[in-house]
Amino acid sequence: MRTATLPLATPAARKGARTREVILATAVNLASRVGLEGLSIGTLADELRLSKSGLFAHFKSKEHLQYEVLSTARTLFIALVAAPALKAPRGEPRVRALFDRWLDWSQADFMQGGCLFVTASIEFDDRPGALRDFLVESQREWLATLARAARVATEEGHFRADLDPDQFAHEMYGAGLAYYHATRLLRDPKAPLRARQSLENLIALARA
Amino acid sequence: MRTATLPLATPAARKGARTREVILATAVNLASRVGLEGLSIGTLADELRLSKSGLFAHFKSKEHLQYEVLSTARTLFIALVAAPALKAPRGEPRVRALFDRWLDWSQADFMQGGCLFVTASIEFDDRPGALRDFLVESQREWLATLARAARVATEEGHFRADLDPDQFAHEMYGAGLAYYHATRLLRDPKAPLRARQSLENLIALARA
DNA sequence: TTTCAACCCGAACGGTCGTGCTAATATAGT
DNA sequence: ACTATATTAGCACGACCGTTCGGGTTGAAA
Repeated sequence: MRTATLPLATPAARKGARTREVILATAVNLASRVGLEGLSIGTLADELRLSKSGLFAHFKSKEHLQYEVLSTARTLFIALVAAPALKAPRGEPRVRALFDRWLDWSQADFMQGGCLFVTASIEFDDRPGALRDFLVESQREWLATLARAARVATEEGHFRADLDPDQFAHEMYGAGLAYYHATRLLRDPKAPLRARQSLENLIALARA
Repeated sequence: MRTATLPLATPAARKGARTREVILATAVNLASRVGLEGLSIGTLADELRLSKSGLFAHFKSKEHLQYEVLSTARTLFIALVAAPALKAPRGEPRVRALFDRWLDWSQADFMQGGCLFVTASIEFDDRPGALRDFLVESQREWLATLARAARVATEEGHFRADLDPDQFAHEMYGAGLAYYHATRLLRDPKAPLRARQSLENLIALARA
């Protein structure tokens, strides 16, 4: 009988699958700096000391590569932001945890060039296709997570009963974006303080 | 914003200066769709039925073209957003006017592809140079305008005395960005409502 | 150890990119 | 109308783009 070494079965964990992961890890890093469109196969191959065609063979097109990169980023986001934050106690603490982890996300060392989702959102908000669809779904999911946390806070009595959770999520999203621009473009050292104050104001308005 | 053509004055200049303006008007339009980096001289020349080198002669490099495009956009922004809004009565009405005009800006017909400043901010927040410097200055100027309006509202007694105008401007900026993403990427029909509610919440907190 | 699929490389393709030249043309001042 | 100059076109360049293909090289199963 086959011993259950890994619960997540990786059927035929050949070498290709491993290098594929290495490629995607580097690609996420690079794409965060130059965007998904600016991500070039040649440059990526050079950085990995791989041949262009050898790398290309793993993904049958550039669009597929971009899709995989985005998908990898989403997995990372869930693992590093959403999942840990959702372990926080129900209600206001969870809302705060989501916000804090989110702010940290764009400062992650593997995202030196900025949040991939923000970059990609700007690049693809106009071009229909699988990339855009994936982005829309991801962002909707994140907004839904924020709204759900707000609703839970209402259930816990932390937030008032007639609070619109979607509106709350929308404004929280705006606070995150403002923080992002303030840090990245303006390099404003007060950005973390401003972001925290933004959340305090949001919560103050949401309280019962 | 219903302007059919760009309201750029053409004061009896040489022919080159006029075609230069035509080029820039089209370039603003194109850059809003594909970004400042994606803006290619060949494509722009085709759209204008000009030769690539003929167009290129007007600007000695692509970076100069990009700079002029951004500069043109800034002139437009001041003429169509800032200046008219600043004519509104001092205090809260002026704050509202700034916000309303700002929301309309990204819906202008000559910016079909999205706000150039947002796009460029994402593209150049990492690359030092004249482009980035210009962007930073423009955004700082806009934030300062918002903050000044908040301070005036305090002077008028509309907003409370201990309000931090920079914090207010920061959060207003976030509300604008959230609106932008909700309309462009998510195509949320409720985006205008959400944005208006965001401003109401901001103002409610700022009131005396 | 043999065998065969998976993996990777090198070269080349048609394109497009920004950017120089040179020559033809249109314009403005006289 | 003529000239000097400003404006535009034509062409070519090197570099890079995504992509294809055929042939080596390697690794895993037999």
